[in-house]
Amino acid sequence: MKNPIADLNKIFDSRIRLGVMSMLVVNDEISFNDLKQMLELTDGNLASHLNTLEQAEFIKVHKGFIGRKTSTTYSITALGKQAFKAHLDALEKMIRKL
Amino acid sequence: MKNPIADLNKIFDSRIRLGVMSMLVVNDEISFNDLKQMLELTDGNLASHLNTLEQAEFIKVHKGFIGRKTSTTYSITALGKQAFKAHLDALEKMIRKL
DNA sequence: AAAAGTGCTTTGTTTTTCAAAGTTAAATAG
DNA sequence: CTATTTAACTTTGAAAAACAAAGCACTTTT
Repeated sequence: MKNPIADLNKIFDSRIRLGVMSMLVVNDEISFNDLKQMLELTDGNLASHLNTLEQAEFIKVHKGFIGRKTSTTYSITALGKQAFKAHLDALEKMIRKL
Repeated sequence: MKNPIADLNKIFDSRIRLGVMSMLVVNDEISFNDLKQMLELTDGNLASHLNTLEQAEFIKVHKGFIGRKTSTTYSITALGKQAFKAHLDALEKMIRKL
């Protein structure tokens, strides 16, 4: 037997970062505000988790406009998709025994 | 759309507690030592996570003997099984979109 | 001009994690 | 029979992470 948790990615230990990634996997782009409302977070809390994901290069920011109003959106990167998938595979392997 | 992380159990945010539960789901009883070696943890760290799971009544302790040597083993409770399953269902629901 | 919204950053508190060392009791080695 | 080792903890303390609240720059709406 081998350590069942060794292949889990530490970045995805956080429910919030898991939630962000799971949303970005199915939506090409999501705004800061939508993430905030969906996950029911304060600005600061969300911003810092997004920062962590950005540092890891798992997500990308796009600063743009909707009309003339600023709008920041986020999208998943190829690396992020890969890391997220690897994490889910590790999770699945861990619990497949069920 | 609703908050995708609302149904995740906070207790299982920890990779270690996840690992313990996943091991106890497939093994009726596991010793402290086996858990420690499998998950590569220090005594104190493992003990405190086991404590958290015990407080939640997700696992049960059995103090017994192997010959005349003490041996502490842990097993999952019905409540623990249920909570773990609910967590996995929530996880699956969250990522099934993939 | 005032109020409100967007997307942050900063600050400080609370919570969580974890390692290290100490502890008790039994087992084994010398 | 004394010394060391092992099992399973508890306690202590430090480091890291999570989080809320407030502040801020800029813009839009009223």
